[in-house]
Amino acid sequence: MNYWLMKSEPNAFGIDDLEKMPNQTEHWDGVRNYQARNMMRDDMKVGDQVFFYHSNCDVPGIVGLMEVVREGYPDHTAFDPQCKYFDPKSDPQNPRWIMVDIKYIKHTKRVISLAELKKCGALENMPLVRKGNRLSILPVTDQEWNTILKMEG
DNA sequence: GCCAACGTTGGC
DNA sequence: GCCAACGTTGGC
Repeated sequence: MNYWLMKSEPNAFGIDDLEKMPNQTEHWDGVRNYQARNMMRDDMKVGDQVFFYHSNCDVPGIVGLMEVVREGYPDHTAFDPQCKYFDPKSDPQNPRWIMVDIKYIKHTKRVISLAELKKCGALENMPLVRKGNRLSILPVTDQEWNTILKMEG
């Protein structure tokens, strides 16, 4: 089983929104970055565990746990001209963008803030804590996963 | 709101 | 294929 971290802006779609979805499940649409797409297409498997990370907000950090419940399939929002994620270059016969379905597991007991993650020596190799990182989906190692769960307290 | 870092685009 | 210009991300 693999571990991941996925970012979302709570203003747009936060963990509280995911919790309220039918079956507490939602498709993770709108990813328009090739590296992130490739991970969803090739590497994310049903049962993989995922940290939900709030970005671009008062206290950026990890706010909960989720799991992959459906593996990569075409992101239909790329075909809809009314949608802000519309991409005219994505051909329905040969979709350019991919999404997975994600299910809510729980909130962490508290927000594990980016500031705190940065202070943890065991996490210094995580791309997340590196300056300028913009990838919205990141692989997490077993050690990093366990370290972060321990930080939750 | 600022701005550094990064990815993408497109001219050549 | 290079690289400047541009747009976006996201912390602060």
